[in-house]
Amino acid sequence: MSNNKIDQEVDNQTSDLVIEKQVCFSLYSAANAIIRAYRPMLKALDLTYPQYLVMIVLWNDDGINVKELGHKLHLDSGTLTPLLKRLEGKELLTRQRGLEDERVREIFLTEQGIQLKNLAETIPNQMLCKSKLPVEELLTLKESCDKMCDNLQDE
Amino acid sequence: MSNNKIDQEVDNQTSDLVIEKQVCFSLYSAANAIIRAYRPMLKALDLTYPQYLVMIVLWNDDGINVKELGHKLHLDSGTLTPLLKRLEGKELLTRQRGLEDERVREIFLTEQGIQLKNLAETIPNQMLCKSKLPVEELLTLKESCDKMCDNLQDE
DNA sequence: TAAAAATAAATTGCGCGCAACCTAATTGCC
DNA sequence: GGCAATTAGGTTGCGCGCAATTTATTTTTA
Repeated sequence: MSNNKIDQEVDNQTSDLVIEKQVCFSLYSAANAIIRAYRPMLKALDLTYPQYLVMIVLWNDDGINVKELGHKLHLDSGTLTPLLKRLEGKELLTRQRGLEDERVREIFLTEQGIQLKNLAETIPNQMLCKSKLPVEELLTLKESCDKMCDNLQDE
Repeated sequence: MSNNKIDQEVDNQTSDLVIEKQVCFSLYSAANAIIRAYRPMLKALDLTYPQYLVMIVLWNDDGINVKELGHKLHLDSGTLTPLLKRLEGKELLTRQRGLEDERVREIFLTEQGIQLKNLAETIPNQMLCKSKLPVEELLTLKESCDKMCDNLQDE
């Protein structure tokens, strides 16, 4: 009789390389699940989740430029430029060169872009229901995610 | 004098469509930050983060098939098939047809794939340090993410 | 047992994320 | 003023994630 089984068990207790133990994997899977859950709701607005995030920023900060937008969403121009072009193609926004600094692109909502907010108002609450988690737990979760994000940033 | 400022502030208190309030955005950003943080560590193993996840599963469950792997990682064949082909190209694994059921693909580590685990052993602890969060908080975070994932799943 | 249904994996196509690189405009410094 | 350094944004290329569809195999059922 070999003692492989026992050796393996001992090994698994020692090693952290087990998928079920990985906090990062849980976070990664939850993020994927969230984007998946948003999809049917956002289909009505013809938006992807990252596009929806951009629209949220613009609804509160119309005229923001690409750098500031990237800072708020933790995304770079390699992601944002094509995404913004797609939203421009849907006529939700326009991308205008800064008057005082020609390097800057300022993003302005069109009337259609402004109006889309009406269709989006119910989404946060729908998502809250889908998560089936108490608000208090969600706030704690958010705090930890924000800290994680900040801590991984400055290296 | 217009009362635009006041109107806006009242509006923002009412509406949840503000990026800073969005739990989902925090989770999404944290997940992106995590993958970004893994990248320099995984470069030494010539793996992406999703490839690393597949390897972790295989190190503990060699011979697993695509369906079971997809179930563990919450990913489908559209993601896994090309990813597994890339790992096969790196000669870390082989993809063999099941003997009793020809539809099934069973994934087996090569000697090289098995040996790669040695280089990976230090990664979980490195990541723990980078996060700068107490283990207790990380465990709570993981619990919430797992619940979120489960709750969004069954709809 | 032959046709229908179910199942496992593969394929196609699109939109991210991001590294690496490039371009154009602005700022700093002598 | 002129040239180097910096800055903002754009481009290219690759690897996911996933919806939608297809192919091949197995199971069910009439």
